Amino acid sequence: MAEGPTINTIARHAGVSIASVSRVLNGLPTREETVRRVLRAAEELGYVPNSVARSLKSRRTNQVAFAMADIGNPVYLAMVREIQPVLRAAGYRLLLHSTDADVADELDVLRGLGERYVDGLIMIPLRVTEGHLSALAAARAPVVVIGSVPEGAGVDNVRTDSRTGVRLALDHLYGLGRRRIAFVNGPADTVPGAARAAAYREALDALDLPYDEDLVEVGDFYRAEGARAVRALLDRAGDVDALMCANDLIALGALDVLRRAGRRVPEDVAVVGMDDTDLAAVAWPSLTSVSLGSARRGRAAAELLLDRLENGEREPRVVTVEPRLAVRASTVGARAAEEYGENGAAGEAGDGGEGAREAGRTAGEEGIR
Amino acid sequence: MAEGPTINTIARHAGVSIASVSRVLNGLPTREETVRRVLRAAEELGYVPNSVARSLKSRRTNQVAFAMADIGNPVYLAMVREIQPVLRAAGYRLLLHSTDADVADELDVLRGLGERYVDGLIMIPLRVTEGHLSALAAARAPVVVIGSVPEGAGVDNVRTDSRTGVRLALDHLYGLGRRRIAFVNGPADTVPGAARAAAYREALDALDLPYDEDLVEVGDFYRAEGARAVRALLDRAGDVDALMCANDLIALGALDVLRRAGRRVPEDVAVVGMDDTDLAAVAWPSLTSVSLGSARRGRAAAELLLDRLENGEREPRVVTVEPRLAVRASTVGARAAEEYGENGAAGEAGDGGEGAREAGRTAGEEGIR
DNA sequence: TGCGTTGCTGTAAACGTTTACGGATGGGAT
DNA sequence: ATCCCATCCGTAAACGTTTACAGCAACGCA
Repeated sequence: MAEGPTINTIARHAGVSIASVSRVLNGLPTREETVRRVLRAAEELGYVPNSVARSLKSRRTNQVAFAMADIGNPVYLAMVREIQPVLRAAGYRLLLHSTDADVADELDVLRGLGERYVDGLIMIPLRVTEGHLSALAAARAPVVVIGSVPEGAGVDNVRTDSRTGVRLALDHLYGLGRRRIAFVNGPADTVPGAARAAAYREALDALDLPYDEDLVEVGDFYRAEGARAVRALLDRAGDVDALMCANDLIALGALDVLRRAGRRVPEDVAVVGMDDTDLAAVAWPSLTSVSLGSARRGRAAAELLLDRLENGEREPRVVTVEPRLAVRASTVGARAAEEYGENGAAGEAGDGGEGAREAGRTAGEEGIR
Repeated sequence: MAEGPTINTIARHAGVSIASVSRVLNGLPTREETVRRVLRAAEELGYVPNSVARSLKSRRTNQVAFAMADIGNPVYLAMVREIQPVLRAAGYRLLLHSTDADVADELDVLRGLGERYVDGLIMIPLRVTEGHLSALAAARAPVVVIGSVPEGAGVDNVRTDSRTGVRLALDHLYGLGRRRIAFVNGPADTVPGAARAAAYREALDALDLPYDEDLVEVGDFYRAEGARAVRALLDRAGDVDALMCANDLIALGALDVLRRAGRRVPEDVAVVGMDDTDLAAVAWPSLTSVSLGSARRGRAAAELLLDRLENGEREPRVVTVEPRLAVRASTVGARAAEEYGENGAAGEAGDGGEGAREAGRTAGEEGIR
């Protein structure tokens, strides 16, 4: 792995100074003859500029980091999928941090900004602690947070409105005649957990349905936990006729348990998930799910960050992405689901719904490998 | 965003030279008193070392890139999931390149190594052209290729054995009494496409089954394409009793089409996918799939790269990952699938199977938000 | 007293760029 | 012939580190 040529090598080779080489390579006005000699030397030597040196001088790395809990989660994945091309088009490389939802890790990432290995950061914390707020305030590079953050935090913020999201789902279930609507949540001390719990109560209120503790079970955002929670629910309240699940994984667990228990979905129990991930369309019956616009949130975050990178002193901005309900078989049955078309399980190239189309891509391009 | 303190600021603040500061911060032997003053100043000023400057001097970036066609593909995702923690544990950051399976893009990434923004690269090309081989030979940093590459390429290589993989699937189907086993492939000019096509012929041979052109359909590796291909197949050869699909997405498309056509899976038609992605366990009926060990391949690649980074002049090494068959309901029916347990649709935290467990993680940790 | 050690520190060069500044050259105007 | 200006280019400094080297002080020993 021979040491590559530098601007110096080229200068010697072309018989000019390094300043001239740099000028030519950066397209600054230079005498024709010099340009030719430099380009020829560069070509011959296979010169490639060293981005580290360039970064040191220019104070820009052309890299942006995305930090989330776990890249394995389809929600974050949908975001990465949108973020990547946006950044790439603007000339940025994307760096990935999986924090395992570990608060200390998240803070490390924020502090790490001081190392200047990226120009900016998109982060999606599961919990927002005091530590987060002060680290955000002290951050040495622009940060965009996905997930609600207090007004005063001074960072660009992309939110979703889980209140409305849960509301959409419950209205839908109510409209289908369901009255015993249970709720399976993830940990209450996470941002989404807390928001969704509150949203559930409010939505019940709005529908004049009573809040029944027996109908609420708290577990974790995983499939196995979802299954466990649903088993507990069925034991306790056998008469539930609908399940509102705080994310799609929980809902998938629910489908398994219901199947085993011999309850038909949706005839006996309707199931709604949340996040509208790829999995929702693949499940059987296909899963009605509240889309919180992961793709749109990802794109918005990337765009906010790019804007901020070009215009450092703007006021922090808050973008809110409206939820939508993707109606599928788990609430209206397979037959009817077909008619909703758009969201149906069949025919679409495995994408999660809105994001891809909004981005102006075709289903074909969106398809996976 | 005030300019952060540098080693110079600290030196002035502590009344010592920058060399001393550097020594203290790097733990080189220094007088007690100096150490204290430097650390104190660093603390007070909130000093964070600039990684760009450090990289320039040390010629190491502590970054590694992973280049694949599309991060949205669950196969690559499974790899990222394994690669990330391995690299992270060794102190490397992970950079992601989505190349959209574009040959020019892939070559750009290889040439980009000359910019030295990463110490190494893990790449998984969909096609391997002459251009790839020469770019690999000229690469300015260590590269590990996932996917077969000719012996002479001079790079570390992680392979799978799709021959055996397809063989496992066909043996399984044959064992279940299936004799009209169709094959739905992706583009023949891709590395996996070509390999799987050849493997199908061989496996038929080994089973003494005739090769029937009518039973082969070529489309693309997407779900919609899979659906289209299967419709064509059914029109042409209504008597198929098994479908070997070249990846899980195709298989999902197949499940949809079969359901619509009123063919029961697996009673009328058994379906096998390939790659054993997360989706296989979620589908209904859950999908029997050939695991090509994406997770294991990812980990192996990361380990090869790390090894090479520490030991640059080693001979290139080839690691081959053995395929396995994950038997689920789409071939043996839901009842029997339960008994295979391990691979069943229920209970596991949405992971793709082997990878997570091999890595010594628990299902809980693995789970998706 | 002088010299060699030892232990610590500071100076300066280096990594590979970009860029401010000034010097050289040549042409046109006076 | 002189002066001015424009054009092009080279020198050198700077970005923030690491590190080779040399200097210095204190000390032990002859």
